[in-house]
Amino acid sequence: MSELEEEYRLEYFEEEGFYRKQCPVTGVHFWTRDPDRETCGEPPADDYTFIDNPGFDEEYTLEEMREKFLSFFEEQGHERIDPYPVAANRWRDDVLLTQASIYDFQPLVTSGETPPPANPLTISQPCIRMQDIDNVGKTGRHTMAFEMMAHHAFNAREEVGDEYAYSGEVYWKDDTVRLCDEFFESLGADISEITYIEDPWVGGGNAGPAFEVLYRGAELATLVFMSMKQDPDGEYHLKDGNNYSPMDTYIVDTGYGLERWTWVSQGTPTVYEAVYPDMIDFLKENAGIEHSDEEEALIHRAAMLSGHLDIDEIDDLATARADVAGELDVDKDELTALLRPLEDIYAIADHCRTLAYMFGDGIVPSNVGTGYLARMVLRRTKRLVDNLGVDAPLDELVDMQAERLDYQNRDTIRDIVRSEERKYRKTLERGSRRVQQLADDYAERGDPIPVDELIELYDSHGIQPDMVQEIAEERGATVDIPDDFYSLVADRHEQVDAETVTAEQDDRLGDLPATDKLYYDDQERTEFEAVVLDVFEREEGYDVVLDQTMFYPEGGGQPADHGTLSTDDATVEVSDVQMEGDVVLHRTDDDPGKGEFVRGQLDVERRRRLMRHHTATHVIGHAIRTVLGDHIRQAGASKGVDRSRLDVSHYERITREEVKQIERVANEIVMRNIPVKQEWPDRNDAESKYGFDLYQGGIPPGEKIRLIHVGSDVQACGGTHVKRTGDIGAIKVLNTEPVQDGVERVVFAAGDAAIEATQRTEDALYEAGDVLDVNPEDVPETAERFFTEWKERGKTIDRLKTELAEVRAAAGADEIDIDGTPAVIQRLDGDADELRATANALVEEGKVAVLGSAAGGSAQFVVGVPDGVGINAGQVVGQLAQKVGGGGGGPADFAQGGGPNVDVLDDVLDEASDVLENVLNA
RNA sequence: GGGCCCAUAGCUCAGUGGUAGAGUGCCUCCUUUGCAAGGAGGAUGCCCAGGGUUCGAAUCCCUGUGGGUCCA
Repeated sequence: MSELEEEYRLEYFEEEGFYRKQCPVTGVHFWTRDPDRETCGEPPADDYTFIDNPGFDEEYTLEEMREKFLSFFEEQGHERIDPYPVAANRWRDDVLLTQASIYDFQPLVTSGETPPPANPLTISQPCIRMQDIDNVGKTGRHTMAFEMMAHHAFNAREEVGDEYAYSGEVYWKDDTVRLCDEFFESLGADISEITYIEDPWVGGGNAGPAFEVLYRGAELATLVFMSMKQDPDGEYHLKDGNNYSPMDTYIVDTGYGLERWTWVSQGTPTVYEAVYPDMIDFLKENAGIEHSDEEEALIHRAAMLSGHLDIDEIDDLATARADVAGELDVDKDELTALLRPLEDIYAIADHCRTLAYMFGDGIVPSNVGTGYLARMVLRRTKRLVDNLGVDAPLDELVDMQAERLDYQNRDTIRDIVRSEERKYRKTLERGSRRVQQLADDYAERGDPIPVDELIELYDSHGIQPDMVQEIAEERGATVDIPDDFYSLVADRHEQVDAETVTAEQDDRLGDLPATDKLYYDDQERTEFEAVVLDVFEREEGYDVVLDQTMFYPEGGGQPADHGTLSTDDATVEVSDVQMEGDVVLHRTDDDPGKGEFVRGQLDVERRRRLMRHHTATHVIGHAIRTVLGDHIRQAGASKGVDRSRLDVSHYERITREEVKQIERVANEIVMRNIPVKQEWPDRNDAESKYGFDLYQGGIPPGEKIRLIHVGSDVQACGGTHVKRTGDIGAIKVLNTEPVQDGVERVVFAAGDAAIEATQRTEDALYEAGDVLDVNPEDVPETAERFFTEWKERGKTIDRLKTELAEVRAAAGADEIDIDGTPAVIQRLDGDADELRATANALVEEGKVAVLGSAAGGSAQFVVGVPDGVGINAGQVVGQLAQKVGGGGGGPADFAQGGGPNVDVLDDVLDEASDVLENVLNA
């Protein structure tokens, strides 16, 4: 079967007298100590046999089991490592959430680029797997949030020497399996019941042999031996259809599900009861759920069969549920009615833990990234809580988990939950009003609500189709939700991805040595000497490579330095500086000459401004955190000469009062004139000392990283900084704006730029004061008075126009007689309002009104006709307007129009009586 | 990061290029004093901002601002 078969023949199995067998139900190969065993141990081959029949000596709580595991592996020579955040994007930029313990060490450690924090090590890593969301609560074993207990060993082949950050073999397959057996034994398990299923592992471009470890029907561990990488010419063809070849590094990657182990030790019907006993009791009581002994027994029997349920593997939960009911000999509706509320309770408990992890780790709800995932989980949880009829506020439920997980920012977590709940409630209110109107509409016409409307409601307004159905039914409208609703939504989003820009790489660059970066040695220096190693001619200008440089290349949100390079004969301007690999390219307007000796001179003023802004960015980030809370993270930054901007994660708009507070805190740091220090510590040391908040501005590569200290604020940063905070001069927030949901942009200026910005604002105020002829401080009050007065005058003018119109109408202009109806044809150079008012006044008197105006540079007509007169005002206007080169129209009793030819207005009005005659009774 | 939707009276929203509306709330008066009472009258507005198209824009187009929502 598997080409990896040889990989599974371990000496350890040999020594221990294991048998290799093939399961008649699932077809997989597995190893067991039990000569009589036939099946592999995994559902559907075997049911859960640990329920009400715990598999270990004692029952363990989650905390006890975690400690048991970690201390066991500590005793076996592993170093215990603190868990990483669940927001994996805090140390790597290729994934959003931590889904396994190995994520902590990808990609830099697994590739051998940086050493692991310890080797071998053990850890219990909180993880979130969103893909399990539909299974949660229903299968009895799936949780979205879980802790993966693990031990890892990082090995490198002896023959590759010290090419990698670790070398030699710590241990490999035999010891890994032995450790697993011994851990089982330490808990008092019957190791003859354990089966090791051969299950090659593939993921993320790597692969290797692996065992699934089964005990009494439960998969308790996965032992992965990561040893291959994807390679088209590789000798191993694996289940994902790709070829793989061996790597120089090989890594023991184990995963022991803490929740599963706890569950098996307790033998409760579901994993949830073992993990969340308090919360489940609370929810049951709150929702008023009680079971008779008989019902309780049924729940336990159903639980043993629930290993067969997995939304991913069975298409239809209802059918699977019916099968279970059949086997238990009960009515399936009865069973569903009994289990459904429990499933909701389980899901709520799990989701609340997920939310506690997310918000505890500083994720802020948003329309993008991890924030969006958090929002989805929160809304789903809210719906479950409401459906179940639990009246406890969601922030309290999440807080129960946050407290258990020992998060320090519980107030912020509750704040975020409340704020997000408020937003969701508003969305629902808006949504249901919308649906009600729509439903009334379609109910009246007797049509069903079309699918298009459903998609629109969901996609643009966030209203779930089942909510539409619910409201529609109340209103007597019908809805048909297609089975493939969500794929219809997906179709709507389908589009071609933006083409990826392929960067051109100049081959000659690869041969050049890394440029020596002088800008870190002395950030105050602005002159240096260097040798021109090479010059590349570009479409516009030249790229000059030096052996060393003071010029800072664009990076980390800091723009490039400008300046000059001079030989004895000539000076070239440097207008841009970029980093290609390790080589710094200076974009110049002329060729300084390869091999020349040059003097570099920075544009000092520009560099100083950039340095002030860069240090100010750290200071203001710290100030924002101080004012708004620890959840504040940098979501992007850009430094400039005149202004800089810092994007931070935050769940509400920043108020004016908060901005002032931020300015005060930031400038206090400036005034305290704190020294700004840099250091280059080892990456692991830095991480363990300061945590992942170091990586506010992105994740740098390499074994050593550069840290910038500004007082208590520490960040990994490659930019140039002033020596002391006092050198910043001043920090002024210019503006805050939402850049996306959950991310606020703070625009600010530092040093002279801050002064200039303040002066600009003051100038605007002074000018406004000049215009209003008042002191600057009186501008707001005066502006308000003027605005109010202006509005009142508008109303007065309207009233006067109406009065004027009545007077004009009563003044009795020349009237003609059209078929017994008096008509007034008059030129009156007013605006459209005046013409309308006058026409209305004439119509009130029973007269036909034809008014023309040349005001505003164009000819305009208004025609009014009293009730019961056989003249179509629209036609009259149409004909008149045509004569002035325009058009017009309106209802039969009142129309307006016009055209550009003002010159002929009088002539056209002269012809108006003829037009009226023509149109009469037409 | 991308898509879509929205912005009109204090609030909720109608308004398909031709005189800015409804419900609710508000003010005044009347009738009643049984809980979201009834009747009459009145005031509501830079129709988000700026440009464009047009004789004419709340309405169509572009840009911006603010809000919402879905997806990766």
